[in-house]
Amino acid sequence: MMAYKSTTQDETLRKGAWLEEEDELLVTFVTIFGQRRWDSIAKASGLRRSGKSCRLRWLNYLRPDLKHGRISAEEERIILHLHQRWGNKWSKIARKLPGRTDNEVKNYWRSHLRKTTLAQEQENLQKEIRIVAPTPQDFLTQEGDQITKTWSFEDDSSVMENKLGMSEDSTDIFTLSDNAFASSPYETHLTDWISGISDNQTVMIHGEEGSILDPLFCYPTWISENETDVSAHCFDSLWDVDYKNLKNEM
DNA sequence: AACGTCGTCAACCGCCTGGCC
DNA sequence: GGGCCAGGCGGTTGACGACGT
Repeated sequence: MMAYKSTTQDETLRKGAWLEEEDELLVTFVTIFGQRRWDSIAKASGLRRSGKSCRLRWLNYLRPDLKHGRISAEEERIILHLHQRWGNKWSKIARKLPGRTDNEVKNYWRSHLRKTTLAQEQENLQKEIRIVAPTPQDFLTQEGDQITKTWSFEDDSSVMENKLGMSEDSTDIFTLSDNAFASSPYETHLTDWISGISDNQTVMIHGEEGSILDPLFCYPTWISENETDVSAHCFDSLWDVDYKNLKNEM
């Protein structure tokens, strides 16, 4: 039995593991009152439990639509995928897994998947792919109707070297508005381009070599899980920008 | 057998949010 | 607008069993 410390004001409240009789009583009163007003249920039932405790017991253990048993491989795959996408939004993830609770998902991830995820992140870091987006200068100098879509792959050492020169503060990453191109088509398209990248990828803006602090001439870079993601994202908006209009504005 | 360590998971804690008055 | 309350949420704790030494 767990022995949590009790405070003077709730000394009369029971804590720790639930007894079978308590479960039965709670089920009876939730059936009568419905799944709300947990403080009322706690009082009316005579359970020496807080409303919060009753709610938690019901949601995590007693409600009839719960799936008991091990997380399946498919569920694990979903948890991994959604955690990569949403982070520690356990209740949001749990809503995608019928019969599973946020507590269950959280515990499972911490017990089974955290190590896997950390190892994967390490691996991904080594597989970082650098994508070079067009700069405003490109729009001024290119000829023809469309700018060629190109990207370059750099070896890990040069990427890491570049990363060392950038700010660790992620709030700086998308600050493009304090310069002459504020609200320019370039900035708009760059913003669109960035927002088009899926949630599970991390985007960083690298300053051009030798002018790291100048956000005008920058390289959006994302960390991708694998190279196949490159073909799936991002190449529709920025490269198709109408650079002639931009040229006129500038 | 005894002990230590580790993993699992139920339950609690504290903070936040939204609704109501 | 502000206070209060219920409920939601993510982080943390601690009991307990499994396993290793």
